[in-house]
Amino acid sequence: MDNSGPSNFIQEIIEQDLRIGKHKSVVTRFPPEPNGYLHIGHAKSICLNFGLAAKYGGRCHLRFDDTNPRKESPEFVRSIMEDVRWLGYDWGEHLYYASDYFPGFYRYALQLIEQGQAYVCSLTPEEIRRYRGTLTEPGQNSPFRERSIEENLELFQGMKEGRFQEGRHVLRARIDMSSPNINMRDPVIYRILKADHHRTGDEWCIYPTYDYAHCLSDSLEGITHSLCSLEFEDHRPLYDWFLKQLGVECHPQQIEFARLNLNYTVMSKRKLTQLVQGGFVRGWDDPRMPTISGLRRRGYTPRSIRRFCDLIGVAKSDNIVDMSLLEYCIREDLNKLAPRVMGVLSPLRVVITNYPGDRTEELEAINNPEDESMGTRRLPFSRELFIERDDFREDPPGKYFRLAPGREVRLRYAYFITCDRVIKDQDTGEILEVHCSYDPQTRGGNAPDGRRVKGTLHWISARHAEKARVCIYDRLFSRPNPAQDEKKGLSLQDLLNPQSLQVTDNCLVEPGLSSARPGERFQFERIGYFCLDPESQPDRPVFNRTVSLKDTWAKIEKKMSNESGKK
RNA sequence: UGGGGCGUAGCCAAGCGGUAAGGCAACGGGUUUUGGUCCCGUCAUUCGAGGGUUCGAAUCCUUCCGCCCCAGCCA
Repeated sequence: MDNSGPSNFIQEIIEQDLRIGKHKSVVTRFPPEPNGYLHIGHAKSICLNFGLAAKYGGRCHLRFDDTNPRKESPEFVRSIMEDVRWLGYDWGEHLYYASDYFPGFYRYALQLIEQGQAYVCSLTPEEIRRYRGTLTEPGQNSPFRERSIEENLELFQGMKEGRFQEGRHVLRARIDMSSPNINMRDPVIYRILKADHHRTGDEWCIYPTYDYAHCLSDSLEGITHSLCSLEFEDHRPLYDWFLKQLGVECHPQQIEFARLNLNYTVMSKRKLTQLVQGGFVRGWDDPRMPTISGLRRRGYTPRSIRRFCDLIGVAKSDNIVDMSLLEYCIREDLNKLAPRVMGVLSPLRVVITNYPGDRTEELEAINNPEDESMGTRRLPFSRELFIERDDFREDPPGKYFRLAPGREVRLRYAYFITCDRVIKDQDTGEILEVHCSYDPQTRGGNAPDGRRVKGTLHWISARHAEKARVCIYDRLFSRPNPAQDEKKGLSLQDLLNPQSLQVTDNCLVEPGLSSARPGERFQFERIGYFCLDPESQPDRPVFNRTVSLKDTWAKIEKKMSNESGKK
């Protein structure tokens, strides 16, 4: 988080609290439920919570909100810790699990019962729903609401000891069935769940609900500011009610902010789980997923994600951030970091007819023009090369300044070449190869006579090229707001972008690249940023395209075709 | 028709009674051996709408409109 930048409303609250002495330091927490992988929306929360703690010299806890054993697993715990760490945050000693507090929660429940503020309700789930009333009608008191404290204690004890089946009883807070806030209509705080918990095993068969457990976890840990998303705003009165009735010493302040949405993707664990389980993506870490692990595999850096979270700000209005901002952030980072290499995605053979067939020479190339300390490397050059198919046009449109018959261009760090002849398949008309001649005077890419060329192309010596597979990713969904479309009745599946993954074999990369380390990032000059996939084999490297370079030519071309379409 | 929120540019977002920051996107131009980067410039006479208070309103009051969330023994 930027230490000097403009503040958001949460920082204002914190600074005020510090100023008036309400708190001496700041304690926040990131409280995921281990029921799925983290996504970039969580990153916003992580950056906020850890960032605030760092900025104000406090601390931030990592706490697993594991109160529902049916949905949680150690795999998710593992992945969450990995992702938070990868993002660059450290919770130090402060790793907690709500499940560690189960005994305490239980004692607090006893206290509520003794205070006459909780009761065992034996209505069925359907009955509870009916008694709850509706948005416009008040609820009705449960017939079990007036059970004696002794009976409640006895029944609750029985629940804990497993004497009842699931659904037979619940423990409810005794608040107000006619509250206009439905959350206050005697919410369930304990339910019977005969499920193995990932940490407590079969020790418990009653589990606390979120509203009850969360505020107490916060309180027990001495949290000062408990940040959560907007949909919990309605729950704040409940949060405060429990802490007040229980008379705890620490009463954190819950503050709500708007969760992150990104266009052309979805950001709910339910939907992401659906994509994974339905096999629509290859897993939680599929590079098309907005998960932290997906972004990592795609080639995003932790810093670019932190920067993104900084740029989007924190406020209370619903938002859908444009994907282009995320792309801006990764380009910004990779431009400084990524070594430049040559890679040809769709190779077209070029024969330099006046270059001897038995000759090879090495030309010096700069590894990163943004960072001189990254040095240079030598690239082999020979009579037969490959260039990008897109970089040649037999019949070039206006403003196209790449290779075309009779035209001279520069091969980056090599020579000027001129196209003399196009060899085509007699039957199909497909361009098979292009014959060019080079100017030996232009070695390195400059003409001694000062003549200029408009185009500079990337290339690879045919003899020295290494094969690679390249995965090009596009937006996962074809619609900007799939979540809303789904609400209107469309199925997520139908909203997927069928072109979101395009695998191309037979790509060629410069020598040595196929032995890059998994996760290593490069800029393929003039194309984009790529990252070696962890599933690469030594003999068959797989590169994931993280993001393309900005493509002004594509824009011009599109504009030209639009204009000609109008005519 | 209950309760809770939110409306500032295509997308985020500052603004806190003194005359609309910033970023992304878009669009122009310059530099360039990446049509990349970088640099320069353009982009809200108006803040959801109307009324009111005030010398002065995006900021205060008021009415209206729109959008989001809540009726799990999920979180």
